[in-house]
Amino acid sequence: MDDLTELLKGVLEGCVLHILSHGGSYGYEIVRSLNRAGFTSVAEGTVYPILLRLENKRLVEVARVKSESGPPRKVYRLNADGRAALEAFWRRWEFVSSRLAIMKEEDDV
Amino acid sequence: MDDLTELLKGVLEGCVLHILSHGGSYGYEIVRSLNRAGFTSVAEGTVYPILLRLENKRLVEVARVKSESGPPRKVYRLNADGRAALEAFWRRWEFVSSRLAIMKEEDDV
DNA sequence: TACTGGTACATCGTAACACCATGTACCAGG
DNA sequence: CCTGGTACATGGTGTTACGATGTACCAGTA
Repeated sequence: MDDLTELLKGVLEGCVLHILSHGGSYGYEIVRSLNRAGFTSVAEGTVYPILLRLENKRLVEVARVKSESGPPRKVYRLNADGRAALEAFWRRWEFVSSRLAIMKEEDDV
Repeated sequence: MDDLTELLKGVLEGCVLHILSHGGSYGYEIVRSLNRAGFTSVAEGTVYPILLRLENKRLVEVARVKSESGPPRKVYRLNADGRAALEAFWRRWEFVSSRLAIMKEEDDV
């Protein structure tokens, strides 16, 4: 697929919030989740800064958890503010998405 | 509406391509078009740089046209590369949009 | 004449974001 | 011992939207 970089601005943070809303997860695993979700070229260097941002904005709780294989994990979990941020994200996304859908239909019809 | 800045990254350029695909238009009018399309807070300081970018990428043809009221307009028109860029944009958008739709459905159901 | 307001374009600086490259470190298996 | 998978962190780069600001054209009007 083409370069999605610009279209993913703001979207990936929402996706991470979404993934975390299903229960705790950690950076390395989130990368895999995003890859499975279709964003195949999203890598660690993209996800870790997002997680740090969420932490600084106090949208997540963090816990260090020992791993069976490898270094300890930083397991993130949404708090109330995080859930609110996720809802706000979906609202914004829905807004933009619907406007573009209208634009696109204009021609397709 | 909330701040859509990040979500509009990459999107506005696509919208401008879309608007231009309906025939020639110029900066000041494009701002109005975007506002009518729901992007109410998009202003000139956002649109003019986009138009300059399209011009530099050779996706548009430019013509100076006298205005009945005010300074002359720079009327932009898509060329073949521009139409290809628009199609590529819709492909990328469709891709991202569909992935997020899948994510969102997961919970709503 | 002067002054206002709508039209129209241009640009500088800022902040935010995705991304790449790179580095560190833990651990198991061969 | 050493490779490869796991796991986190960061500095630098490029791209983008956006606010503020400036310039300029023109019509109406007081």
